[in-house]
Amino acid sequence: MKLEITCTRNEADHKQLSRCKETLDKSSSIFQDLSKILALAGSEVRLKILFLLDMEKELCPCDIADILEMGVPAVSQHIRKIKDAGIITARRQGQTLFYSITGKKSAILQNILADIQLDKIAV
Amino acid sequence: MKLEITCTRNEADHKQLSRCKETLDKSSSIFQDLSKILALAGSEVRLKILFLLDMEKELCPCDIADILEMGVPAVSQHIRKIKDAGIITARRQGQTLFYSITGKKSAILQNILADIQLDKIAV
DNA sequence: TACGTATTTAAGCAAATACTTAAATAACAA
DNA sequence: TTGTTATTTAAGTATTTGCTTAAATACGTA
Repeated sequence: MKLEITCTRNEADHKQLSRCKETLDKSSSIFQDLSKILALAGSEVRLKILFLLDMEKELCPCDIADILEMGVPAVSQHIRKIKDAGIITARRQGQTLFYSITGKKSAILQNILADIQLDKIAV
Repeated sequence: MKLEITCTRNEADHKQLSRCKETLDKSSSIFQDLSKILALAGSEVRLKILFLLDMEKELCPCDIADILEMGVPAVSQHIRKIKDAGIITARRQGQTLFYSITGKKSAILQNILADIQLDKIAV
């Protein structure tokens, strides 16, 4: 862990800077993991997919493509990213795959989805 | 508002699909606004900047560049995006600009920052 | 078997992103 | 004025993203 302080500003509080560096260093995996989830939900299309799955319990890619008025492969590729993050799982029924949010939602995802509900009521 | 249902699946619940479309349509600005904030915080660098400003109350670009071990222009460009979203403001003291999070944090941003604190304690 | 449907995967491309270096702006001091 | 520091902005570039079309895979049925 390197903590060289290079800020050229005279008034810089070098103790403060070292302390910040250390704090980030200790929690580096938190920032990686959290930013990954936020980036995932930071796409309007994926945010809508997550919202839809939360609201409707389960949907197939074809349904989602229909609702969002976009191509099935595009939807499938978004679903893949969400699935790779472990946020959703699939249940097969014949040729159709039904996706749903996995049992234990992360706290941050719960907050995001709750936030949408609150806003919807407010409007 | 166009609500044509095109899903070719036989078992598709067309009423469900129309209802979903309408719900999204009514809240379209919520998804736009929220995904914009999430995308902003979905960058590891910007998430760290937000965390640092929340923790330290105010910091200058030079400090942040130092803590994150990256170039000042790169930091400045991230700060600009956060500032353009109205999340932070600047206070000038001589040649130095001190940035801080604006008074009223959005609910979602509060949740994100609180989430980091919780994880830090858990670790 | 062959065919149709649901979905994924692959390949290609345009747009967005995040950095770098260099130049411009702003404030201050000699 | 000139010079120094803090910051932003501009320009260039490499990487990533998100779509499209076409091909591949999986399942069911005739």
